[in-house]
Amino acid sequence: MLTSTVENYLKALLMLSNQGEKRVSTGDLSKSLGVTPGSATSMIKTLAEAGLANHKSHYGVLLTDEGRTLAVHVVRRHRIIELFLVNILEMEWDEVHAEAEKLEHVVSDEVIGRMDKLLDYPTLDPHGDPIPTQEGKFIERPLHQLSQCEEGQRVQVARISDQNSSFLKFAESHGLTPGATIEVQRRNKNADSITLRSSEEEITLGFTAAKRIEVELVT
Amino acid sequence: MLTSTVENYLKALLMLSNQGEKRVSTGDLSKSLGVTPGSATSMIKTLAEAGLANHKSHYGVLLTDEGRTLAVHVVRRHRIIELFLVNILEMEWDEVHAEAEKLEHVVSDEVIGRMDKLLDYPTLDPHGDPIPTQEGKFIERPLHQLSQCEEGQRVQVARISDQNSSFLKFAESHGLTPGATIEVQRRNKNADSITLRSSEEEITLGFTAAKRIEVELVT
DNA sequence: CACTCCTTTTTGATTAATCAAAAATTATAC
DNA sequence: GTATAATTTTTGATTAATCAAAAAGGAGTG
Repeated sequence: MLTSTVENYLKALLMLSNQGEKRVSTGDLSKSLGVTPGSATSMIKTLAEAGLANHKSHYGVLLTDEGRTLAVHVVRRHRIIELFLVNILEMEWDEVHAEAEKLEHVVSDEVIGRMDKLLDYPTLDPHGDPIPTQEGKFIERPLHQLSQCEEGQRVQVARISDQNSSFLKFAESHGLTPGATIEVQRRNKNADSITLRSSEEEITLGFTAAKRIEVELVT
Repeated sequence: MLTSTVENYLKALLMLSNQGEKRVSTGDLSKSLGVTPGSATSMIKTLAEAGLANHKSHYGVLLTDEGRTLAVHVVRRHRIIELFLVNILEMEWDEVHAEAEKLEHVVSDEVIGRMDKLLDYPTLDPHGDPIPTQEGKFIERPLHQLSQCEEGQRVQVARISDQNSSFLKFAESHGLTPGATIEVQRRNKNADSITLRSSEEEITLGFTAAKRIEVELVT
């Protein structure tokens, strides 16, 4: 069986490589996991020896098919757990990420299967991230970053790509949760800001924040 | 934060000492955890240094109040998780012990609190073991071992004190689950066996098995 | 009291994961 | 195209948990 640490490295590699296509540098990997570069190098070696990643010295790492499959299943467990915590245990959406981060390494397939059933085979987690299928397929939607939207455009919030608890609390407090419909009021490239109107409120975000909110266009 | 290993040693000490009263030998501890005596000795040292247990060389270990409190909370987490897995996720009662054994070390108090609420503040787990209160109190019932019951006695199954999956499966298949009412048909000390009648069935158990079934007397 | 037996402790090694700091390698700049 | 900067790898140490095997300690018997 894989250790939690190995699973975390696999998950980080999957994320950093855009679903396992692009080579990942030791530096990016170590930063994303909060370890020193030396630690990352030695784990990369371990993963390569276990056949979970390919590595050419100084030229980055890439998951093998086997490594990728394992990583996708960790992500699947993580997202099902997040949705379970929100929908069944009624936890706040800003606290479930940290909890799922621990649970994803110990929960059995049996339990994941039962949660999946109880949740009626969901495809999205509470933040709008896709839940990979049991066969390991990601169903990605064609989304746009809110920061790129034009003035006057009506859009529907689809995904918040930032798990930071305080950002999530902020977004929720202004109605920026998946499913919410908003209109782009003003967009000022020089001011680096975008102004939105939701059902009851008007709010202005900087592009950096608006980039983390992904939307679907409403015709 | 405590490691899973430390929590497992604390839990084992609590169990082996009858709620933290009786000194526990290194040998018993190591057997109960499936480690060598040397491993137990070194962990005992660690626990003593952390103020979680008292230890006099060659004379056994005993939890301190702090160690006992921590151990009771691990047991509380374990039993709430077991009941949750059975009642909410509809798992079989013989598979939840192993699952809870892993989850008990990573689930937050927040999640335990929500499970507790969803289960409506239960006092017993699926095997009839008491769930300690949040304040760390065990509410033990005065139970009898089925092996000790007299002929003709009507009793109600209250607790199965064996987590072995195959024993639990066996017990369930003969209706020996908490709440079931049975009558002691015959008791033969020389044959080391006891014969029971449940609503529909008659079954004979050896004393060793019957000892693991705890009952309440029905007047 | 001495001798054996059983239990406990100690010792020395191993594994997984980490870090700090040195060494090696690649990339960039002029 | 060499010097400097940045990144990556290596080296050596540390921590938690374990084991096997040797050493030490206590108990019971005669």
